[in-house]
Parts: sequence; C-alpha cells; structure tokens
Amino acid sequence: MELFCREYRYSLDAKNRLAIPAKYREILGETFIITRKLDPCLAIYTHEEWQKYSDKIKALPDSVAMELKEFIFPKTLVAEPDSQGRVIIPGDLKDHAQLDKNAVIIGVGDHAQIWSEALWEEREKKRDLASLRELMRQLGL
Amino acid sequence: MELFCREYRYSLDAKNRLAIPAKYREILGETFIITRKLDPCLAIYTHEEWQKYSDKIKALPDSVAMELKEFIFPKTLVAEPDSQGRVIIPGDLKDHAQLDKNAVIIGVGDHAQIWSEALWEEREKKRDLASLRELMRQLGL
DNA sequence: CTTCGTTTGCCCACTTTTCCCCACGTTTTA
DNA sequence: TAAAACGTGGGGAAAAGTGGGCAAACGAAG
Repeated sequence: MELFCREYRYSLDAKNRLAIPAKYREILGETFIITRKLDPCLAIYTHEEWQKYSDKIKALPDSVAMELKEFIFPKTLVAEPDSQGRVIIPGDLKDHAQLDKNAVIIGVGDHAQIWSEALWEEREKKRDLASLRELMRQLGL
Repeated sequence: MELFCREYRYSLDAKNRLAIPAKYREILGETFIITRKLDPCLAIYTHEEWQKYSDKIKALPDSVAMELKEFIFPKTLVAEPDSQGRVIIPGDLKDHAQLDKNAVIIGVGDHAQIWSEALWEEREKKRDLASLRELMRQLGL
C-alpha cells in the first residue's frame, strides 16, 4: 500500500530546487504532479491520485467551475526530478506557499504537502486538540 | 493525457506577435484554433477540442443561438505559428482581450487562455476563496 | 501601367532561462 | 570501518523568448 507519511525538512537552493524525499520518490515514480491547495501550501500527487482529483473538476461545466479551474490548473505542473531527485519550484508556486529557504514536506496519506517551515510550525502550534478530539468522537474513532 | 497547465508570461511585440509556450505547442501541433470567450480573454483549442466545442454550438437552432454564433465564429481563426513559435494576434481579438504589451497564457485543462497581464492579476486578486472552498467541499475534494 | 508605401511572412541574432551533468560532504547501511 | 545512498551546490550546454531586418505581396494613388 502506497502511503505518504513522515515529515522531512529540506532547503530550497538558489535555483529554487527542492529535494523530494527518497521514500516518496519510490512511491511517485519518474514524474508526478505538483499543484497548489487553497491553504498556503503545495500538494504532490501521484499521476493516479491526480487523475481521480482532476477528473472530478474537469467533469464540471465551465459555468460553475471555471473559477476553480482557473485557480488550480495554471498552478499545476508535471514535475520531473533531476538525477539528484530535486524539482524546480516555479516562482508563482513558491509565492503561493510563501516558501523561503526552509521547507517541510509532509505526508498526509494519499498525497504529500510542501510547507514553508515557518508556516508549518505556526500551524502545529495553533492546533486545537479539543476540536480534533470532538471530531474523532463524531467519526467514531 | 494532453493537459494544459501552468501559466506563462510573454510580451506582444510591435508586430502583434505572441509566443506560444513550447510545452503547449507540443500538444497543439502545427496549427490550432484561437477564438474569443465571453470574458475579456482569448481561448486556444486543439483542433480536436475545438471540434467538440463548436459542434455543440453549431447543433443549436439559429432561433436560440444566432447571437452566440455571431459572437464566436467571426472572431475565430486557425493559427499557424511562425518558425519561432509565435502567432499574430489580429486587432479585433487584441481589442477584445484588451491586450497590451504584457500577456499571460494560462492552461485550464482542456484548453488554454490568453489574458492581458493586468486583467489576469486583477482577476486573481478578486478571487473568492470561500466559495471555492465550498465548491470543493461539495465535490468531496 | 507604374510607383510608392504599407503590410505580411520569413529569417537571423541576441539574451535569458532552463536543463543536465559533475562534485563535495554528510548520513545511513552493510 | 568501508561502501552506498542522500542532500546540497555550482558550472556549462542547450533551448526558449524577444527584437529587428529584409524581401515578397498587396493595394492605393498618380
């Protein structure tokens, strides 16, 4: 079972290259999809997971989902890591995730996310355990 | 799977020539279709996608869709990029999209769009993230 | 019919960006 | 302890985008 888990801390170099964890590359294969989320972070999908995700969006008529398509597709790329396992993060995606030198790559089950270290740590700090506890109770977990 | 994604910033030169991203030219082939949208922008289709799109319009009876046909077909052309991968944007289409020197070409899945940089950035700024979030929630994304 | 001026298409050249490869130091594995 | 793998940095070659020039084609005016 392919599962993205653990978090990794890497750095963006002067050429905006970011290493992808070797463990994730094994899952992802030769190429994979990087896109943006509504939150200030990026998402990494396998082609397979991306297909499921994007098919739902493409199936919608433009009249209701043009904005969504405009939000997602222009910020989506097929990433080909170089021989060292790095991908180039384009400027616009870097801006969206507010990335500087220090980035965190986290696995969240069916995909992975790229966060700026600062934003990620802030998010961890603000986490409301009480509401999570309540959510799990409602879900019967 | 042919997918238009990413955004590119190019400039219209003094001869109204606009470069088409090399990635898109690979998808589009030798020639392709440029038309206008209701929004102040232009659309680029492969012949295949254009066929699907225009067939739907042509199938409509004139009694309900004459205005739509008048809007679209006179402003549609078969574009042949020059040896450097540029196409000439006719004056009327340039006016429709309010293009000046700086243009943005965005991929939105099944086709691409040409925007003036100013209009595109305004649109990006005005985007209603809350409604996008709601739409994605409904889709289960 | 000729001439002039504009437009159109093709080609060349420059600049920037992107891509690919090699090398170093640290960490993990056998 | 040696070897392999991994993350990081940088240089050189190739490609892509941009601008300008030249000649053929076209249309208007003389």
